[in-house]
Amino acid sequence: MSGSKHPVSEVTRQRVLSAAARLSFEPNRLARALVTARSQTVGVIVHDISDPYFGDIVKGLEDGLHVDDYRLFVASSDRDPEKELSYVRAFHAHQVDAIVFAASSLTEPEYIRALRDLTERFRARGGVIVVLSDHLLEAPKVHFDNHRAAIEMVRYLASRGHRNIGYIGGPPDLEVSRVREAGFRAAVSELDLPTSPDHITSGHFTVTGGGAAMAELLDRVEVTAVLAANDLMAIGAMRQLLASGLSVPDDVSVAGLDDILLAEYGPVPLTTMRIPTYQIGREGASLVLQALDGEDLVAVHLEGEIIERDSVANIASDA
Amino acid sequence: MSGSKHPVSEVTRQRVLSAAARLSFEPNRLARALVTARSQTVGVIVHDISDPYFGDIVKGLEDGLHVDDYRLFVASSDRDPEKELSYVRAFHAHQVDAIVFAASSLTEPEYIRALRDLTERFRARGGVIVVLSDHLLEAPKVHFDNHRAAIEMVRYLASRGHRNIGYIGGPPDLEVSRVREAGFRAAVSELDLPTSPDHITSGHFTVTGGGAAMAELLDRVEVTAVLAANDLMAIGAMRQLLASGLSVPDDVSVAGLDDILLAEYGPVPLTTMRIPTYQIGREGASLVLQALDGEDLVAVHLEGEIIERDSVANIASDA
DNA sequence: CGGGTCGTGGCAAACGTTTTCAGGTCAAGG
DNA sequence: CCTTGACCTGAAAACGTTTGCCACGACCCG
Repeated sequence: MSGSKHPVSEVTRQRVLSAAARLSFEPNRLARALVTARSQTVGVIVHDISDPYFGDIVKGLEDGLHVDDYRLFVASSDRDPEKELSYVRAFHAHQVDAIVFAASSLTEPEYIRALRDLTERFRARGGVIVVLSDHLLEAPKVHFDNHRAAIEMVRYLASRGHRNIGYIGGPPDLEVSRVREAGFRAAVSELDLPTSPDHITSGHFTVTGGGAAMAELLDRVEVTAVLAANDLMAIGAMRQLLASGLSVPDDVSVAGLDDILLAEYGPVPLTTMRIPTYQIGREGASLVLQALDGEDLVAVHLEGEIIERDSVANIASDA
Repeated sequence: MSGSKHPVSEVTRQRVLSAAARLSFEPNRLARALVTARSQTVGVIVHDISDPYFGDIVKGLEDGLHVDDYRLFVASSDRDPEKELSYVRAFHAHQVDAIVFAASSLTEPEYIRALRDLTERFRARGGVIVVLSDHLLEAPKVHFDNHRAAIEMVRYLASRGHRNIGYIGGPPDLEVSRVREAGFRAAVSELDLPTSPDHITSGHFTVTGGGAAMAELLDRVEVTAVLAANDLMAIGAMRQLLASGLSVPDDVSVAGLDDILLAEYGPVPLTTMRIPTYQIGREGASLVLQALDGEDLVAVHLEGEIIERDSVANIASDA
């Protein structure tokens, strides 16, 4: 007998325990879940589980949930609203105790409405929702401030004497793209740096996307530094610069956001901001556990850390 | 009503379907599983989900299973036998329809015995086991031949005129290290290449591990090419060579195995063998599905592909 | 016109647990 | 000796489905 408050004598307890051990009996969690309305199961939705960014987060989640004997379903939405919704429905049908949205939400209004509807229904059944990034859903949240991260990177570049800074953003239909770009704009205006629509470009969150965006930027405006919305794009930008015969960081400095493995070992070690992905997952797990315990929660905030490598030159006059 | 063969008239069918839609009713999978003895659920055990190698495999699995409406539990064993066993037990308790072992098994005999016991019990209940690598468990298997992969890379290097080839192996307690090194040795002897214990070194499966091993190799023996047991180590070796003032590939060629992202975008684009990780997952998924359909299965074999980039020079005399 | 068949609907049992509830036994206290 | 609890045990209901079975009417055929 496992964990009930049913009174039972020590002798019978031993008797059944030993019998269970002898037959290596494992209680059927499904049957248990049916009556307790707790499946000891949580589902996480990411963009793509093969992306190490999400892999790290999921690992943190898994580690945090494992100690409390929760199992983790994983689902990749591939950024497809329809697929994401279908996973939410499936998780609901499987009676998961919580759904974790690890990725920032898509912005399509039709989808948002449907998602709101689904999650509301899920909550009504006692389900817990937790989000691990900027998300349009109202829920307990692990918050890494992408807005501020972009601001801090710009400040950092400015502190190294850069005033003419270009920005390479991500796909506009992603919340995280918008937030980081907004941060960039805010910092530029805060520091009163020269700017123009030409300073800002965008592309896919990939190396080639970053390369193409950099090529575009080079055509349009003269900059001493470029901030990319993620490291993959930063690497792409770097390669484009190198291919154009420019030196990094002597001609143009490049900075990224994320701190992926490639940042350290790429063509020029990349100065970037480390995002505490594993920690985000861990915090998400404890949020889930607390919410399941009936606690009211708000948001927990996590800080990034600037990793200085070789891709940003110091051109400050006092240097 | 979903999928039963209970006869029902078209009009009632529509009536209940529309009612279900109106209330957005989702049948409780747990209750269904309880009676059908099928949970539409499979569990996968990897070493570490944050490792992109496993991330890719899991993505393949997920994609393959999603179309048949199966959900995927993921578990990272962290190479800890105890943890792996506990996950197997948990999966069993959750009545998963199949357990997939994505990682090669640990070799500790006590653990193997326990695992055999557990899986036997699981099978007796109708559960399906599938393994995605060399594994001591007898089960339908997706097989990527690491032995042959190493051989082919050596043959490739030899075909470019290299005869004096060094090898940087992985940690000796991992099955995959042993298999790849055995492949290297077999190829060297097959091709009658010069060799000695000094030609072979090893280290951790990391960039720094590869760098240290390369430094060691440089001290001991003169080679025109180096094969590393994985790309991370190859990148490390490359960096070490570059740092020693040597050119890659002009002074020393470097080849790897795996084809990670860093291989393409590292200091020198790395010639390596692509392991079809995603495909391994996909094939694993169809093996699971077929086994669940009651089919008898053996093994499916997958081939790697040499990706030629810039890190290997052609020094053949006829070049 | 009656018996058999076919098509459909409804009912009940079952899946493996947890939880509630009603006893039942025994020791202590009146 | 009877009552009162304390302590335990066993039975029964419930969770939300699927599935097997039976019943009922309509229709066809002899």
